[in-house]
Amino acid sequence: MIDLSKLNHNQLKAVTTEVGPVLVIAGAGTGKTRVLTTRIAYLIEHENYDHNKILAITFTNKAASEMRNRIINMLGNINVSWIGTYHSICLRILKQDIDQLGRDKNFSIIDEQDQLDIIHDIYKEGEISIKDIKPKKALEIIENVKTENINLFNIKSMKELNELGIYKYDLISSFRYIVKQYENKLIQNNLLDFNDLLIFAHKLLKENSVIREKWQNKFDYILVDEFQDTNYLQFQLLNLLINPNKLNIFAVGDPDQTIYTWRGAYPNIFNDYLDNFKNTKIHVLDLNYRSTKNILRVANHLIDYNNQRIKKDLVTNNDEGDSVICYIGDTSQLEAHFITQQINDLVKTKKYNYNEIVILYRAKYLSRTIEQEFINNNIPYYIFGDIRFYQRREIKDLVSYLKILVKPKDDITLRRIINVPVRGIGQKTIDSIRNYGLQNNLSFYETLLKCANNQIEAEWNKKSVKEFVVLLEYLFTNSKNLSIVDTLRFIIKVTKYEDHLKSLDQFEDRWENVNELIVATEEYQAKFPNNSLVDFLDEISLYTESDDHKVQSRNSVSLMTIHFAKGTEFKVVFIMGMNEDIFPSYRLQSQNDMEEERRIAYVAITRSMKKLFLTCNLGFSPISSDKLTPSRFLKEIGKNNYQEMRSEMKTISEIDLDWYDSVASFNKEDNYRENNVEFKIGDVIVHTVFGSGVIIGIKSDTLEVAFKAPFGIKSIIKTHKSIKRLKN
DNA sequence: GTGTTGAGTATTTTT
DNA sequence: TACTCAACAC
Repeated sequence: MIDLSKLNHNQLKAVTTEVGPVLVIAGAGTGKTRVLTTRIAYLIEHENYDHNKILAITFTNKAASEMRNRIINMLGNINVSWIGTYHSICLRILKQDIDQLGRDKNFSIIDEQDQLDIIHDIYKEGEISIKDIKPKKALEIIENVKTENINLFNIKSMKELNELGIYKYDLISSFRYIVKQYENKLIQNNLLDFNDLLIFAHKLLKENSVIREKWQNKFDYILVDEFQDTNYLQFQLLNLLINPNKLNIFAVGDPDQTIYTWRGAYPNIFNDYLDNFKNTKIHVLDLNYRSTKNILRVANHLIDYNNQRIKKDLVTNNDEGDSVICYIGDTSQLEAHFITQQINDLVKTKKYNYNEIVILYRAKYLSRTIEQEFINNNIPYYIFGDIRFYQRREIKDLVSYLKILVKPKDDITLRRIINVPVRGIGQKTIDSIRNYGLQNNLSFYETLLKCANNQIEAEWNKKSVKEFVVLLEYLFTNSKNLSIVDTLRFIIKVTKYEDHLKSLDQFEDRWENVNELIVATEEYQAKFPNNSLVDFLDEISLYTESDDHKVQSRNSVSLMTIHFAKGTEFKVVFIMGMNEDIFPSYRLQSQNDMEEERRIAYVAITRSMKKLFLTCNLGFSPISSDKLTPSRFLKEIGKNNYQEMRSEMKTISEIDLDWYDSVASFNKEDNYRENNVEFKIGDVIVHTVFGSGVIIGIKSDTLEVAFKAPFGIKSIIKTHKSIKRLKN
């Protein structure tokens, strides 16, 4: 039985709304997920909808499983199976129907690492230098071209190139080659990248009316979570999935929390929705249950600076709560030190536990200073999204072996493990095998088989290669009747994988991860006893988040990017690095970008339930050698809305106490001396990458400089443009 | 030819 | 820190 009495007036109206298109504008902490899940339960219990005909789309896998569990809690043993991310929904559709597009159903999905491996191959074959185009850049262009459906051969103007992210005209032919080859390789190996899942599903539903109608009839009701982060392609998909005779769609979102425009989301999608679905019923939720009045005041003040926005303030019946604290440290170390001290206080006075505290930052690299300080002070912490579980080397290795059992012709995967553990097959041999395959139109695996059968006379065809083939054959024949988890254990045993890990660093951590994989596999099999190894591999190929259920019981402070924190809440929130050029980022190109930064800050602030700390420092920028200034967001929030604290230390960086007004007038160059003056030992210099450091040695044309951890002592050419010296 | 090591270089956000 | 690449030992 569902309990509707816990809902407030607006929530109840949204949950019990009529059929047809609905849009719920729900601010942070207003019970968005509760409304969505209760709506699903309501449809099933009160409106007699079939739970197998309800489709709910979430932004993360975590949100999907949370939603599923909540519904099970409300309704008992009813599993709404069509809850998932756009990607997982598309995967399920394609696994059924991709053959309609002339593709094999036995495709597999590649992650970013695989994509980069493929790009490296293309570089080798096309003799493209990594120095001209960095693989990450190539990948960025590939993604842009694919999602925007752009043909690089049609591009003529420099402006169009710039919009894509290409700034040198001479490189266009290289990019054309890379993009074309990339697509070829995916088709040859029957691979789909994350974008392809959406692109192919869209193509399928758009072009094939029989299939489209099949899926439209499959779903009686569609619900969308985090609607503000939907991109154009995803919106088109929704339009194709929705049954045009019913138009039963229920979208929940908050335009102020659009923080994924770089992945194609656009704030104007709310208008598109209203245009597309006439007579949409709009519900607004603005009563916040999460935060104190003080915290909401900060959030409301900040977001009000965005011009392109429908004004809406969050209100709450909660207490005023503690003051929001803004700390300004003279150096990044002092900033980190302040955070540790506060955490120690909060925990020692037993007000809060470590796991109720989160440190949020704009960019991943900012976690390092904090991490160091936490280690020094024995504060338990966990960095989320650090390296995702399934991207870890040991996990990828073992999963690759599993993949090979299912699909030996997957060249990329096979090459990943051919020398793991090390078995004397180096890059030269691998290249030779590959080239032979390319010339003779054989897959990597087929070439290996020829080697083993002595059908290839070549220097590189030697004992170690043959032994690998024997190992593979042994795995194939003896794993046929094993369960998934036993197959995994078998692989670990046969490859002596534990010994291999012992030869690497961090053996304990890695071995623990392997065991975690075994547990995850066992759990999967217990949950879905009829599913095959292929099903398991498909599932985990989309599950990129780190496994967090254990972490919560670990009682440690959480560290994560703000993007990662979306949808979570913590009693105590520290937002660090509130500095110009860090947050907002120095990379911004337009006013729209600035508004997005403000929304990111808004998301960060509204994660907090009880206590909020905003911290910044006046040290040196990790990006340029400039001095940092506090973020404009602090000014926009307004001094009256928080209590300001400063570090006591007097430094050369002492600036006006009224630092707001000094932000613009502060002349950075004043602090530097010309570089052609002679250096002496003890001078402080600033390096664009390593930050500040002290000269500890001077040679004829180089300096020995001691930089802060983790950089340590470096030799720098005296005249190098990346260094500046401080005035004495 | 293979594997290790040290130097050099570079840092937004993620399904 | 994390990643690549060139130089060296085997």
